[in-house]
Parts: sequence; structure tokens; C-alpha cells
Amino acid sequence: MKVESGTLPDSKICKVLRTSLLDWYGKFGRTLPWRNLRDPYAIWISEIMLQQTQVKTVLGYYDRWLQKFPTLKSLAAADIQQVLKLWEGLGYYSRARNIHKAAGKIVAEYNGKFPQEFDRILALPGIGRTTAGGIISSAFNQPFPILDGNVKRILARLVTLPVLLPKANKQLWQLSESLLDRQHPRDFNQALMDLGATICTPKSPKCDRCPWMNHCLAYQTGTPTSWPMRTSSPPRPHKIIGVGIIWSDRQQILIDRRLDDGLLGGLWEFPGGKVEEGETLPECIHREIKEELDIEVEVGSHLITIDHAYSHFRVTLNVYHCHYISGEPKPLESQEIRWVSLDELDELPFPKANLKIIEALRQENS
DNA sequence: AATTCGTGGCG
DNA sequence: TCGCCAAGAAT
Repeated sequence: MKVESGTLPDSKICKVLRTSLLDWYGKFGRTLPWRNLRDPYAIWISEIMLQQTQVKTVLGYYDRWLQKFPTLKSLAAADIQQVLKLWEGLGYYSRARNIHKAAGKIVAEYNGKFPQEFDRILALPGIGRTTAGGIISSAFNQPFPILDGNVKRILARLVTLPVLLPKANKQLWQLSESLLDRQHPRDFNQALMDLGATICTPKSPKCDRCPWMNHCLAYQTGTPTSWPMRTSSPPRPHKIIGVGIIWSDRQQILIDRRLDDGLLGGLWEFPGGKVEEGETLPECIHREIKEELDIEVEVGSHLITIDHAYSHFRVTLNVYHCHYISGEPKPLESQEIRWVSLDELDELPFPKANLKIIEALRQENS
């Protein structure tokens, strides 16, 4: 039989694929904390944490979250700072802000009961088509497809999809939907993701253990990792940043809370900014602190230098101690400022790179 | 439609 | 050391 690249096998083969995948899942599927749950709230939290984040990373956060916020109402009643503290280090902090917003919406509009209709789930902040499909199939066993990174890779390989990834989404959704086992949507979707995470991996797929080996066109080419087809990403710019630890006479430190929108939104940080052309680091820090807080400081000794990579740029943080001189500090470019002791830093959410600064402060202080 | 959003692990 | 990429969504 001749098989065309980019198209699904006939319905008979599709049935074989469903059966073999579900059979494989029964034997080799992963045991995960959220897998046997049916509480849509708990499943929702897992789906959001797992966006662009590996299972291994999520495991450390998930149980802690459910312990702190066991119910949707407890979450809705919580302070956003408390929520962000629990999310600290997990990244993509808009996820945490959206979870909190969505919880408030569910309480206000649905009396605290998580909605069971696809369109209502999709309308919640932070939930797109894939997450909505994951929640509704997992919690309610309703037949909606998913299309995460795993499924894109599996399906693109299965049919050797001859389209670059950003443009292939429409076809991939169609493939995921037509392949879905409508009698077992929950297990089928979970099985797809397990297959992608453990067998059909990005770099060295274990094709000899794949239930779909005999039907996979990419396997037959001998170079399955050629799919999905991607465009190379542009190089990430590197920014040099000056950061000030502003000490008061009472051994307190001045910190600011970032605006809710944008990078690291809502988190606390030590003030600072980008070094300009022909400027020394102390000059940069002095200028940035004047611009951001409208105060005068004296820049002192170097504390630590930290290299950190974000998703689309890299930074080097050059951190210096500073001594507060004069002026009433104002949150000119942040939403809040606060003088805190070293111990009080632990109660507030900081970005990962700033946690390294705090660690250095502790070592120097002890 | 193309960007912007964190962090960790891996080859 | 560096680029890739992970249970994507919002704008």
C-alpha cells in the first residue's frame, strides 16, 4: 500500500494505532500524582504547571501547592503574593497570576464549581485549547484532542509532516482530533504524552520500544529526529545589568515589586538596570536608582556577578552594595517599594537570579 | 502572525 | 559553552 506523507493512515490502521497505544499505556504508562485524580481543580493546577515545564520539575511544586491550597475556594481567597511565593522558581509567572484570576472568576461566575463545558474552560485566563482539552479529557473523560509539544512531535513523525512547525499547527490539530480514541479520551491523551516523554523523545527516540513503530513513516526513513521540521531560532541578545543592594543605617534593604505585566511580573527584585554606552557599573547603578526610586546612594563594594539565561535573552547581573544617602524613595517604575531585613526577604517571591543574590548576602552576613 | 513570557537538563 | 526544548498562552 502506498502511504502519502503528511496524511493519516486509513481508518483501519487508525484503530490499530489506538489499540496498540492504549495497550502500551496500560503496561508502561507513568505513575503521576495527578493521574488518578478526578477533581478538576487539582487536574487544572497540574495542567498549568506542566505548560512548557517538565514533569520532573513540577513534581516538587505540585504536592506543596495542594497542601497549601487544597480547594479552589482556598486559592481564590489567598493573596497573590502568597500564590507567587508558592510558584517561586517555576517560571512563567503569568501562569500563577492567571490561576489566581481564574479562581476568582470561577467563584464569582460559577459559585466556586469548576465548569464542565469546553467553551467555559477555554474562556478562563491562562487556558488555551491544549490545556482545556487536557483538563476536560482528564477530569471528565470528554473526547477533546490535545496538541502539546509531545503530540506535535509524535504526529509529525508518524506521518513525516512536510511542513515547518509554526505553520503545521492546523494540520496537527486535525490529526490529533481524528486519531483520538473517542471511547477512551482520558487514557488516550495521557498515553500520547507518555509516549512523547519516554519513547518518542526529541533527541534519541527509542523506536524499538514504540507501539507505533510499524506504522511510523519517520522511523522508516531511518532519521526520525528530522521531524518535526523547525526553523532555527535567532541568537539571544546579552544585556549587562547593574544591581544595587541599598542598605539603610538600620541594616534594612530597599527592594521593589515589579509591575504585573511583563517579565517576572509581580515579583520582588533588587533595583538596577542596563549599563549604557561608556558607563561604568557604579555609574549605571547610581543612575538607575535615581531614575527608579528618586534617591541618592553611594555605590560601594562588589557582592557577586550572576549569569542568567531567560527564554529570549541573557543577562549578567553585576551586584554592588550601596549606602542610602538622601531622598524619599518612590516607586517610579515599580508598583511598590519596601525596606526589609535580611530575614524578611524569605517571605517574599523573588526571581531565580535574585535568589542567588540573597544567598550571597547570607553568606557574607554569617 | 510573530513576540514575549523562566528555568532546568541534556548532548 | 551553547543551542535546543519541555503537558503553551496571550497579545
